[in-house]
Amino acid sequence: MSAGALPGFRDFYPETFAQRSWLFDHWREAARGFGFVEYDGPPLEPLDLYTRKSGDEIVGQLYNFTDKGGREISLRPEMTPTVARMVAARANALRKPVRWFSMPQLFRYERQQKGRLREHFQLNVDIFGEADVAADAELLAVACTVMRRVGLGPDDVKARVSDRRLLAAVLHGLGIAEAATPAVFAAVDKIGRDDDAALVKRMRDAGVEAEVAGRVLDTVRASDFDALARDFAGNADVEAALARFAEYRALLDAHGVLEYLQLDLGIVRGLAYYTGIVFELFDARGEFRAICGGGRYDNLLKALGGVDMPALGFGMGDVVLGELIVSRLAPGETPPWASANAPDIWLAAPEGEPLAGTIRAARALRECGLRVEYPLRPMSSSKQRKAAWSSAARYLLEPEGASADRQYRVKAVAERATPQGQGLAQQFEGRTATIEEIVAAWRTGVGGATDRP
RNA sequence: GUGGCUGUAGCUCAACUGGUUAGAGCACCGGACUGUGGCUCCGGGGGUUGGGGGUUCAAGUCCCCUCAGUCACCCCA
Repeated sequence: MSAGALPGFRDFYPETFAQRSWLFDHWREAARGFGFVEYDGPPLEPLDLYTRKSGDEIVGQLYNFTDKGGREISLRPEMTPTVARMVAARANALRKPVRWFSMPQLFRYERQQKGRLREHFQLNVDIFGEADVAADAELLAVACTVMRRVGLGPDDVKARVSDRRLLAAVLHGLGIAEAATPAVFAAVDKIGRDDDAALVKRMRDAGVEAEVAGRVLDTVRASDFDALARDFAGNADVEAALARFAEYRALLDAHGVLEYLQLDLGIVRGLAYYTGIVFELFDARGEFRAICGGGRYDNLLKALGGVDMPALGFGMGDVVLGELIVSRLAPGETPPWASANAPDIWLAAPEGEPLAGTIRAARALRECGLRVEYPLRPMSSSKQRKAAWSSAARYLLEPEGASADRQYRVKAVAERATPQGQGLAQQFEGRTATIEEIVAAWRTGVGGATDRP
């Protein structure tokens, strides 16, 4: 216990690493499919990169310290300031719109709880330099495509989407003063966490009448697109926001991800810097924290780097998503990454012979891309068979005949014996083969190379 | 930073009201057997009962502190 990792940090044993690696592959391929390109920045940044954006109170959440040169620094808690700096530095030279993604490991200093550690990996996808709503749709489409790729459909995950401009227009339409808007936003953000009395009090303290506060709660809870259009007919700001949202929906339909969408004016996202459409992805049963959150933050680059460029992006953490994926596996179902670490071939070594011949055979197999394991010390054939089974290799090759004319019997290891996976074993069923024959058969695709994750 | 709950082998758990040398299954390692098969049988390594202190003739068990895990609050990138 005492020799474990630091609190909130994880050891990735090979089984766990396989899951992480599987998830990363899907993240990367989903983002690339939309033409996004990968970047990275330093895991350590000057402390003031974060205090400038979020104020000094953020330091309580940061994994910060003083380095040996006396610099105040922090492990990065988020990627946005870093990418904003990088984009701002080359703002004029970059082809627009900038579509970048990254998979940084992020850190924060706080007590861990369900779905939150002190360290996690996060897919960050951002678009810079595009104000059109098509960029908003593209962004959410990437997030939903990741969901689809990892096996989570619209019945498993919902994208709760709002638009801060729509909410602001609605609040204005309800007669709420400009000065009270931030407090009402804060109250709306707390819906579902605080009870109604506390929410109403929060708004009344900002000068909102109790009756209006009640209407705010009703309107947000309903989050009914058609009702908004009806109730606020003639309100130019609301109509403009609704029109934009209608186009957003049409584009998401074209992306094939409309089923994930759920209008929810209660999605505010605490950060002050969001300016437009914002969204969070949740599991449909409401068992977990948000899987993903993001939106449009058109003013942030100007505030941080002085470059005025519209921007939007999201972050998707590996912890909650991983927990959700595991929880959705059927009892006894093997996860998709289960066989990622298994060798293709367990190559049995003949008893009483030097290992060199086996190594040469293994080399021939490896040169065509196979993962090959064999015993590093003399072992009985029954022992080797057991080892092959427990390695979960796809095939077991057992030597027969004299070393001068070495033949192998090809056996499929049962658990992984998919119809494709048995190809080699079927090919050589009832007879033995030389390594050359096996290599040749593999090269023609008989072995089932496609089922490797 | 605050509060609740929980800490026994790698994992899941047992051990009467405080009483002998803290046990079992799985996993791991070794051996036997089977020689188209993951079986079965035998054996083995593994624990400062999270750590420290206290009460007691005697503590895994009771008390205090601490550390860790977990859940919630705060906060959310």
